[in-house]
Amino acid sequence: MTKIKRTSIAFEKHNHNECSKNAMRVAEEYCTDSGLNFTPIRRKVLEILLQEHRAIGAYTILEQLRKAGFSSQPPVAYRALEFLVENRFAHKIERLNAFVACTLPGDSHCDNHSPAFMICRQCDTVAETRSVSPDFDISKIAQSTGFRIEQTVIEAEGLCNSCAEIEKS
Amino acid sequence: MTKIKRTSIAFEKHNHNECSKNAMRVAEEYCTDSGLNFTPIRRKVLEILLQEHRAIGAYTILEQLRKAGFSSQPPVAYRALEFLVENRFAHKIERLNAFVACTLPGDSHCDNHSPAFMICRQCDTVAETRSVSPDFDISKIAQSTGFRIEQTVIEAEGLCNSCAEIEKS
DNA sequence: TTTTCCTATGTTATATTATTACATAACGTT
DNA sequence: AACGTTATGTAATAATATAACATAGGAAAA
Repeated sequence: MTKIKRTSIAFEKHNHNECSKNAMRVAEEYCTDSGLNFTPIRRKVLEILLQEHRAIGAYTILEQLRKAGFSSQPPVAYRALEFLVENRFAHKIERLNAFVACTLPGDSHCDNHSPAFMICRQCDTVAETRSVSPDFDISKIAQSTGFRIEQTVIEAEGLCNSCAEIEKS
Repeated sequence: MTKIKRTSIAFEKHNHNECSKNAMRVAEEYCTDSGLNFTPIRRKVLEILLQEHRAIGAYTILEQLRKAGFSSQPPVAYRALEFLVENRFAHKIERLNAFVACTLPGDSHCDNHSPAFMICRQCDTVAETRSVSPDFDISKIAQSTGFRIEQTVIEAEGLCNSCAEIEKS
Protein backbone atom coordinates (compact mmCIF):
# COMPACT_ATOMS: atom_id res chain seq x y z
CA MET A 1 0.00 0.00 0.00
CA THR A 2 1.35 3.38 -1.00
CA LYS A 3 1.73 5.93 1.70
CA ILE A 4 -0.21 9.03 0.80
CA LYS A 5 0.43 12.45 2.25
CA ARG A 6 -2.77 14.03 3.46
CA THR A 7 -1.73 17.43 4.72
CA SER A 8 0.08 20.13 2.82
CA ILE A 9 3.26 21.69 4.06
CA ALA A 10 2.11 25.25 3.55
CA PHE A 11 2.67 26.22 7.18
CA GLU A 12 5.88 24.27 7.60
CA LYS A 13 9.40 25.20 6.71
CA HIS A 14 10.32 23.31 3.61
CA ASN A 15 12.41 23.45 0.50
CA HIS A 16 9.93 25.37 -1.55
CA ASN A 17 11.99 25.21 -4.68
CA GLU A 18 11.79 21.43 -4.59
CA CYS A 19 8.15 21.62 -3.63
CA SER A 20 7.08 23.69 -6.61
CA LYS A 21 9.32 21.86 -9.05
CA ASN A 22 7.74 18.64 -7.92
CA ALA A 23 4.26 20.03 -8.44
CA MET A 24 5.15 21.13 -11.95
CA ARG A 25 6.60 17.74 -12.73
CA VAL A 26 3.52 15.95 -11.48
CA ALA A 27 1.34 18.24 -13.59
CA GLU A 28 3.45 17.61 -16.69
CA GLU A 29 3.31 13.88 -16.24
CA TYR A 30 -0.39 13.85 -15.55
CA CYS A 31 -1.07 15.92 -18.67
CA THR A 32 1.10 13.72 -20.83
CA ASP A 33 -0.54 10.59 -19.51
CA SER A 34 -4.03 11.99 -19.88
CA GLY A 35 -3.56 13.65 -23.22
CA LEU A 36 -4.15 17.08 -21.77
CA ASN A 37 -2.70 20.10 -23.50
CA PHE A 38 -0.38 21.76 -21.00
CA THR A 39 0.15 24.94 -23.00
CA PRO A 40 2.60 27.75 -22.17
CA ILE A 41 -0.13 29.94 -20.70
CA ARG A 42 -1.46 27.18 -18.48
CA ARG A 43 2.03 26.28 -17.43
CA LYS A 44 2.89 29.87 -16.65
CA VAL A 45 -0.25 30.37 -14.55
CA LEU A 46 0.54 27.27 -12.55
CA GLU A 47 4.09 28.53 -12.05
CA ILE A 48 2.71 31.82 -10.78
CA LEU A 49 0.42 30.05 -8.37
CA LEU A 50 3.26 27.86 -7.18
CA GLN A 51 5.47 30.77 -6.17
CA GLU A 52 3.90 30.73 -2.73
CA HIS A 53 1.30 28.82 -0.76
CA ARG A 54 -0.94 31.81 -0.90
CA ALA A 55 -4.26 32.51 -2.53
CA ILE A 56 -3.96 35.06 -5.31
CA GLY A 57 -6.60 36.76 -7.38
CA ALA A 58 -7.07 36.46 -11.13
CA TYR A 59 -6.04 40.05 -11.71
CA THR A 60 -2.77 39.61 -9.87
CA ILE A 61 -2.06 36.63 -12.06
CA LEU A 62 -2.95 38.70 -15.09
CA GLU A 63 -0.45 41.33 -14.10
CA GLN A 64 2.29 38.74 -13.82
CA LEU A 65 1.31 37.29 -17.17
CA ARG A 66 1.63 40.73 -18.67
CA LYS A 67 5.09 41.16 -17.16
CA ALA A 68 6.09 37.83 -18.61
CA GLY A 69 5.03 38.95 -22.06
CA PHE A 70 1.77 37.06 -22.32
CA SER A 71 -1.54 38.53 -23.30
CA SER A 72 -3.27 39.92 -20.26
CA GLN A 73 -6.97 40.21 -20.89
CA PRO A 74 -9.11 38.68 -18.13
CA PRO A 75 -10.26 35.65 -20.14
CA VAL A 76 -6.65 34.58 -20.54
CA ALA A 77 -6.25 34.11 -16.80
CA TYR A 78 -9.73 32.75 -16.21
CA ARG A 79 -9.38 30.15 -18.94
CA ALA A 80 -6.07 28.92 -17.65
CA LEU A 81 -7.45 28.84 -14.12
CA GLU A 82 -10.46 26.91 -15.31
CA PHE A 83 -8.17 24.31 -16.85
CA LEU A 84 -6.04 24.08 -13.72
CA VAL A 85 -9.01 23.83 -11.38
CA GLU A 86 -10.81 21.31 -13.55
CA ASN A 87 -7.77 19.11 -13.51
CA ARG A 88 -7.08 19.73 -9.85
CA PHE A 89 -3.74 21.44 -10.25
CA ALA A 90 -5.28 24.40 -8.48
CA HIS A 91 -8.25 25.23 -6.29
CA LYS A 92 -10.49 28.21 -5.94
CA ILE A 93 -10.77 29.59 -2.43
CA GLU A 94 -14.35 30.79 -2.42
CA ARG A 95 -14.03 33.01 0.64
CA LEU A 96 -11.35 35.03 -1.11
CA ASN A 97 -12.37 34.75 -4.75
CA ALA A 98 -8.80 33.70 -5.27
CA PHE A 99 -6.77 30.71 -6.31
CA VAL A 100 -4.05 28.45 -4.92
CA ALA A 101 -1.92 25.77 -6.45
CA CYS A 102 -2.78 22.32 -5.26
CA THR A 103 -0.24 21.28 -2.67
CA LEU A 104 -1.05 17.61 -2.77
CA PRO A 105 -0.58 17.10 -6.47
CA GLY A 106 0.03 13.39 -6.41
CA ASP A 107 -2.63 12.67 -3.87
CA SER A 108 -5.38 14.69 -5.45
CA HIS A 109 -5.33 12.53 -8.51
CA CYS A 110 -5.43 9.26 -6.59
CA ASP A 111 -8.65 9.89 -4.77
CA ASN A 112 -11.44 12.36 -4.97
CA HIS A 113 -12.10 13.15 -1.39
CA SER A 114 -13.14 16.69 -0.82
CA PRO A 115 -10.47 19.21 0.00
CA ALA A 116 -10.37 21.18 3.21
CA PHE A 117 -8.49 24.45 3.44
CA MET A 118 -7.00 26.36 6.33
CA ILE A 119 -6.81 29.98 5.28
CA CYS A 120 -4.89 32.58 7.23
CA ARG A 121 -6.93 35.77 7.32
CA GLN A 122 -3.75 37.79 7.73
CA CYS A 123 -1.42 36.50 5.04
CA ASP A 124 -3.76 34.46 2.82
CA THR A 125 -1.55 31.42 3.15
CA VAL A 126 -3.57 28.33 2.41
CA ALA A 127 -2.86 24.84 3.67
CA GLU A 128 -4.76 22.03 2.12
CA THR A 129 -5.81 18.70 3.50
CA ARG A 130 -8.01 15.96 2.17
CA SER A 131 -10.98 15.11 4.28
CA VAL A 132 -11.32 11.39 4.47
CA SER A 133 -14.59 10.56 6.12
CA PRO A 134 -15.52 9.55 8.66
CA ASP A 135 -12.43 10.04 10.81
CA PHE A 136 -11.54 13.44 9.46
CA ASP A 137 -11.09 16.11 12.10
CA ILE A 138 -9.87 19.45 10.86
CA SER A 139 -9.41 20.90 14.33
CA LYS A 140 -6.83 18.24 15.13
CA ILE A 141 -4.99 18.89 11.92
CA ALA A 142 -5.06 22.62 12.59
CA GLN A 143 -3.71 22.07 16.06
CA SER A 144 -0.79 20.04 14.80
CA THR A 145 0.31 22.91 12.54
CA GLY A 146 -0.34 25.68 15.03
CA PHE A 147 -3.19 27.08 13.00
CA ARG A 148 -5.95 28.70 15.07
CA ILE A 149 -9.30 28.17 13.44
CA GLU A 150 -11.72 31.03 13.98
CA GLN A 151 -14.56 29.93 11.79
CA THR A 152 -15.27 27.07 9.47
CA VAL A 153 -17.75 26.82 6.65
CA ILE A 154 -18.72 23.66 4.87
CA GLU A 155 -20.38 24.05 1.52
CA ALA A 156 -21.65 20.91 -0.18
CA GLU A 157 -22.89 21.43 -3.70
CA GLY A 158 -25.13 18.95 -5.43
CA LEU A 159 -28.64 18.30 -6.55
CA CYS A 160 -31.64 18.38 -4.30
CA ASN A 161 -34.26 15.70 -4.50
CA SER A 162 -36.83 17.63 -6.48
CA CYS A 163 -34.34 18.94 -9.03
CA ALA A 164 -33.07 15.39 -9.46
CA GLU A 165 -36.64 14.24 -10.18
CA ILE A 166 -37.06 16.94 -12.80
CA GLU A 167 -33.73 16.10 -14.41
CA LYS A 168 -34.77 12.48 -14.84
CA SER A 169 -37.81 13.33 -16.91
CA MET B 1 -32.03 19.69 28.46
CA THR B 2 -33.58 21.56 25.58
CA LYS B 3 -33.99 19.70 22.36
CA ILE B 4 -32.24 21.55 19.59
CA LYS B 5 -33.00 21.15 15.93
CA ARG B 6 -29.85 20.61 13.94
CA THR B 7 -31.01 20.40 10.35
CA SER B 8 -33.03 22.96 8.42
CA ILE B 9 -36.24 22.10 6.66
CA ALA B 10 -35.27 23.71 3.39
CA PHE B 11 -35.75 20.52 1.38
CA GLU B 12 -38.84 19.38 3.23
CA LYS B 13 -42.44 20.35 2.75
CA HIS B 14 -43.38 22.66 5.54
CA ASN B 15 -45.58 25.55 6.44
CA HIS B 16 -43.27 28.20 5.16
CA ASN B 17 -45.41 31.04 6.32
CA GLU B 18 -45.03 29.82 9.89
CA CYS B 19 -41.38 29.14 9.28
CA SER B 20 -40.51 32.65 8.18
CA LYS B 21 -42.73 34.29 10.75
CA ASN B 22 -40.96 32.35 13.41
CA ALA B 23 -37.57 33.43 12.11
CA MET B 24 -38.64 37.07 12.16
CA ARG B 25 -39.94 36.70 15.69
CA VAL B 26 -36.71 35.13 16.89
CA ALA B 27 -34.75 37.94 15.28
CA GLU B 28 -36.93 40.59 16.89
CA GLU B 29 -36.59 39.05 20.31
CA TYR B 30 -32.86 38.57 19.97
CA CYS B 31 -32.40 42.18 18.93
CA THR B 32 -34.54 43.47 21.76
CA ASP B 33 -32.69 41.36 24.29
CA SER B 34 -29.28 42.32 22.94
CA GLY B 35 -29.97 45.99 22.39
CA LEU B 36 -29.50 45.65 18.64
CA ASN B 37 -31.17 48.14 16.37
CA PHE B 38 -33.46 46.14 14.11
CA THR B 39 -34.26 48.97 11.70
CA PRO B 40 -36.82 48.90 8.88
CA ILE B 41 -34.16 48.30 6.23
CA ARG B 42 -32.59 45.43 8.14
CA ARG B 43 -36.00 43.99 8.83
CA LYS B 44 -37.01 44.28 5.19
CA VAL B 45 -33.83 42.59 3.96
CA LEU B 46 -34.39 39.72 6.33
CA GLU B 47 -37.98 39.44 5.12
CA ILE B 48 -36.74 39.30 1.54
CA LEU B 49 -34.26 36.58 2.40
CA LEU B 50 -36.94 34.66 4.24
CA GLN B 51 -39.25 34.47 1.25
CA GLU B 52 -37.57 31.24 0.17
CA HIS B 53 -34.80 28.92 1.30
CA ARG B 54 -32.74 30.07 -1.59
CA ALA B 55 -29.52 32.02 -1.89
CA ILE B 56 -30.05 35.41 -3.46
CA GLY B 57 -27.59 38.04 -4.56
CA ALA B 58 -27.24 41.52 -3.14
CA TYR B 59 -28.48 43.12 -6.34
CA THR B 60 -31.65 41.07 -6.36
CA ILE B 61 -32.28 42.21 -2.83
CA LEU B 62 -31.60 45.76 -3.91
CA GLU B 63 -34.22 45.50 -6.62
CA GLN B 64 -36.78 44.31 -4.13
CA LEU B 65 -35.85 47.11 -1.77
CA ARG B 66 -36.41 49.57 -4.57
CA LYS B 67 -39.84 48.09 -5.32
CA ALA B 68 -40.72 48.40 -1.66
CA GLY B 69 -39.84 52.07 -1.73
CA PHE B 70 -36.49 51.90 0.02
CA SER B 71 -33.32 53.46 -1.21
CA SER B 72 -31.51 51.09 -3.51
CA GLN B 73 -27.86 51.95 -3.75
CA PRO B 74 -25.55 48.95 -3.21
CA PRO B 75 -24.32 50.00 0.23
CA VAL B 76 -27.88 49.87 1.52
CA ALA B 77 -28.12 46.16 0.85
CA TYR B 78 -24.55 45.37 1.83
CA ARG B 79 -24.87 47.17 5.16
CA ALA B 80 -28.06 45.39 6.06
CA LEU B 81 -26.55 42.07 5.01
CA GLU B 82 -23.49 42.79 7.10
CA PHE B 83 -25.69 43.35 10.11
CA LEU B 84 -27.69 40.19 9.47
CA VAL B 85 -24.63 38.03 8.87
CA GLU B 86 -22.78 39.45 11.88
CA ASN B 87 -25.69 38.59 14.08
CA ARG B 88 -26.29 35.26 12.38
CA PHE B 89 -29.73 35.98 11.01
CA ALA B 90 -28.29 35.27 7.59
CA HIS B 91 -25.29 33.59 6.02
CA LYS B 92 -23.20 34.26 3.00
CA ILE B 93 -22.87 31.35 0.60
CA GLU B 94 -19.37 31.87 -0.69
CA ARG B 95 -19.70 29.63 -3.71
CA LEU B 96 -22.53 31.77 -5.01
CA ASN B 97 -21.63 35.18 -3.66
CA ALA B 98 -25.17 35.20 -2.37
CA PHE B 99 -27.06 35.18 0.87
CA VAL B 100 -29.61 33.03 2.71
CA ALA B 101 -31.64 33.59 5.80
CA CYS B 102 -30.56 31.44 8.69
CA THR B 103 -32.96 28.55 8.98
CA LEU B 104 -31.96 27.55 12.47
CA PRO B 105 -32.53 30.90 14.10
CA GLY B 106 -32.95 29.71 17.66
CA ASP B 107 -30.17 27.18 17.46
CA SER B 108 -27.59 29.44 15.91
CA HIS B 109 -27.61 31.70 18.90
CA CYS B 110 -27.32 28.90 21.43
CA ASP B 111 -24.06 27.48 20.16
CA ASN B 112 -21.41 28.54 17.77
CA HIS B 113 -20.67 25.42 15.88
CA SER B 114 -19.80 26.00 12.31
CA PRO B 115 -22.56 25.86 9.74
CA ALA B 116 -22.64 23.41 6.89
CA PHE B 117 -24.68 24.09 3.79
CA MET B 118 -26.16 21.85 1.15
CA ILE B 119 -26.57 23.94 -1.97
CA CYS B 120 -28.55 22.78 -4.97
CA ARG B 121 -26.69 23.76 -8.10
CA GLN B 122 -29.95 23.82 -10.03
CA CYS B 123 -32.31 25.86 -7.90
CA ASP B 124 -29.93 27.47 -5.37
CA THR B 125 -31.98 26.13 -2.49
CA VAL B 126 -29.82 26.00 0.59
CA ALA B 127 -30.30 23.72 3.56
CA GLU B 128 -28.31 24.44 6.64
CA THR B 129 -27.04 22.16 9.34
CA ARG B 130 -24.76 22.69 12.28
CA SER B 131 -21.67 20.57 12.31
CA VAL B 132 -21.14 19.30 15.78
CA SER B 133 -17.77 17.66 15.97
CA PRO B 134 -16.69 14.99 16.07
CA ASP B 135 -19.69 12.89 15.08
CA PHE B 136 -20.83 15.17 12.29
CA ASP B 137 -21.31 13.44 8.96
CA ILE B 138 -22.75 15.57 6.21
CA SER B 139 -23.17 12.71 3.79
CA LYS B 140 -25.56 10.99 6.18
CA ILE B 141 -27.56 14.17 6.61
CA ALA B 142 -27.67 14.65 2.87
CA GLN B 143 -28.84 11.12 2.37
CA SER B 144 -31.70 11.55 4.79
CA THR B 145 -33.03 14.53 2.81
CA GLY B 146 -32.46 13.04 -0.62
CA PHE B 147 -29.75 15.53 -1.43
CA ARG B 148 -27.01 14.19 -3.71
CA ILE B 149 -23.69 15.76 -2.85
CA GLU B 150 -21.40 16.24 -5.83
CA GLN B 151 -18.58 18.14 -4.22
CA THR B 152 -17.82 19.49 -0.81
CA VAL B 153 -15.46 22.22 0.19
CA ILE B 154 -14.38 22.99 3.71
CA GLU B 155 -12.86 26.38 4.35
CA ALA B 156 -11.50 27.10 7.79
CA GLU B 157 -10.42 30.67 8.34
CA GLY B 158 -8.13 31.67 11.15
CA LEU B 159 -4.64 32.74 11.98
CA CYS B 160 -1.55 30.77 11.09
CA ASN B 161 1.19 30.29 13.61
CA SER B 162 3.58 32.89 12.29
CA CYS B 163 0.91 35.58 11.91
CA ALA B 164 -0.18 34.83 15.47
CA GLU B 165 3.41 35.37 16.65
CA ILE B 166 3.58 38.71 14.87
CA GLU B 167 0.24 39.79 16.28
CA LYS B 168 1.45 39.14 19.82
CA SER B 169 4.35 41.58 19.55
C1' DT C 1 -3.26 18.38 -50.56
C1' DT C 2 -6.86 20.84 -49.46
C1' DT C 3 -10.72 20.99 -46.61
C1' DT C 4 -12.76 20.46 -42.26
C1' DC C 5 -12.98 20.41 -37.52
C1' DC C 6 -11.51 21.19 -33.07
C1' DT C 7 -9.03 23.41 -29.51
C1' DA C 8 -6.62 27.27 -27.75
C1' DT C 9 -5.88 32.00 -27.85
C1' DG C 10 -6.69 37.16 -28.90
C1' DT C 11 -9.56 40.98 -28.05
C1' DT C 12 -13.45 44.04 -27.06
C1' DA C 13 -17.03 44.87 -24.43
C1' DT C 14 -19.85 44.28 -20.61
C1' DA C 15 -21.93 41.99 -16.55
C1' DT C 16 -21.76 41.13 -11.70
C1' DT C 17 -20.28 41.78 -7.10
C1' DA C 18 -18.48 44.89 -3.60
C1' DT C 19 -16.39 49.00 -1.41
C1' DT C 20 -14.82 53.86 -0.60
C1' DA C 21 -15.84 58.26 0.59
C1' DC C 22 -18.38 61.81 2.01
C1' DA C 23 -22.95 64.00 3.20
C1' DT C 24 -27.04 64.01 6.07
C1' DA C 25 -30.31 62.66 9.58
C1' DA C 26 -31.97 61.01 13.94
C1' DC C 27 -31.33 60.53 18.61
C1' DG C 28 -29.55 60.27 23.10
C1' DT C 29 -26.03 62.40 26.28
C1' DT C 30 -23.34 66.09 28.30
C1' DA D 1 -27.42 73.94 22.60
C1' DA D 2 -23.33 71.24 21.46
C1' DC D 3 -21.56 66.85 20.80
C1' DG D 4 -21.02 62.04 19.73
C1' DT D 5 -22.77 57.96 17.90
C1' DT D 6 -25.22 55.17 14.77
C1' DA D 7 -27.82 54.58 10.63
C1' DT D 8 -28.88 56.04 6.16
C1' DG D 9 -28.43 58.60 1.45
C1' DT D 10 -25.79 58.94 -2.59
C1' DA D 11 -22.11 59.19 -6.11
C1' DA D 12 -18.33 57.21 -7.76
C1' DT D 13 -15.41 53.48 -8.54
C1' DA D 14 -13.01 49.09 -7.54
C1' DA D 15 -12.69 44.21 -8.06
C1' DT D 16 -14.22 39.99 -9.95
C1' DA D 17 -16.02 37.45 -13.89
C1' DT D 18 -18.16 36.32 -18.38
C1' DA D 19 -20.12 36.82 -23.17
C1' DA D 20 -19.31 37.11 -27.78
C1' DC D 21 -16.88 36.95 -31.70
C1' DA D 22 -12.42 36.74 -34.34
C1' DT D 23 -8.17 34.26 -35.43
C1' DA D 24 -4.65 30.77 -35.54
C1' DG D 25 -2.73 26.24 -35.66
C1' DG D 26 -2.67 21.45 -35.78
C1' DA D 27 -4.86 16.86 -36.43
C1' DA D 28 -7.84 14.19 -39.16
C1' DA D 29 -10.86 13.37 -43.04
C1' DA D 30 -11.73 13.76 -47.85
